[in-house]
Amino acid sequence: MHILTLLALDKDSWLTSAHIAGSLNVNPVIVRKEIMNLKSGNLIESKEGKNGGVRLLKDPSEIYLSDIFQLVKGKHNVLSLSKNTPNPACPVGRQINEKLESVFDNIDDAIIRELSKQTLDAFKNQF
Amino acid sequence: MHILTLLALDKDSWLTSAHIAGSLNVNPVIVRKEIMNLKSGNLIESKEGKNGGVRLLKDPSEIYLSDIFQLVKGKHNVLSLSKNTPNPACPVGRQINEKLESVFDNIDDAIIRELSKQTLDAFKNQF
DNA sequence: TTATACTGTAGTAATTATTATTACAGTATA
DNA sequence: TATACTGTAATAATAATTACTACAGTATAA
Repeated sequence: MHILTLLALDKDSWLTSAHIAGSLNVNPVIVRKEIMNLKSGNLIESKEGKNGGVRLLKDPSEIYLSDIFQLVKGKHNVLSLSKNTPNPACPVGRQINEKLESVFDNIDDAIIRELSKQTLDAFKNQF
Repeated sequence: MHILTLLALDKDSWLTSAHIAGSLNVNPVIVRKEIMNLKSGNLIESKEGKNGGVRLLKDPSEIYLSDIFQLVKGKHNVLSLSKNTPNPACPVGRQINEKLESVFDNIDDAIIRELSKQTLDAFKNQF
């Protein structure tokens, strides 16, 4: 969100990972990694070489926060357990993960519904 | 959820932390710590000493998944950044946290609305 | 009244996940 | 051809989570 906000506020410039990293106060390599992710979702484009950098591929008014959420959350649900290996000899332990996944799917859907109400343009206009 | 499901399925027994830990496949101390949390929300009660353990304080049909969510998530929003210290010299960096918190508040509210549709009783009946 | 089987809790170790750092090949620009 | 970028890998440092050990306190039952 922070990266995309900077890009939305400076829509026609190629921002460098160093510049963005300065605002986030993190290492530029971390920014470049997230940039690869945002590129994979066709939200931004990047240019190598001197005077290169990153910029938005779409108008901020066409980017919904739900789009960003779905891209950034990856394949795992927001509430999914990073590691959960319950006892398969227990009827509950054997099935708890799939039952919870179902609840977690519902949660992610609810989040997407909520975030589809707001665009990146509306968000960036707060600054 | 796993702990409460076990308690809901065995509503009149005092389950021990060792028994619960066996189903979760985690250390009993971890279970006891979470039990302290569930007690603080008045969802369960515990009994010390021999033949002690834990049991539900309410009927599963009166416990909504949203109640559990609000208790377990603690004071932080689900999507809150554990550590985020952006550059205060940047107009975006200076305000991004508060603006994101507002979005995260909306997300948590959406989750609560979703989870208030289901009770622990309905969840436990899947097993 | 005493052995037993629990909870509650502190302290520390181990593990896992995240972020930072260093390095450098590749590329576009001036 | 020097420069300033991206893209990416490898490794180190840090932070967060979970496990483990230990034991004081407490209720039960023989």
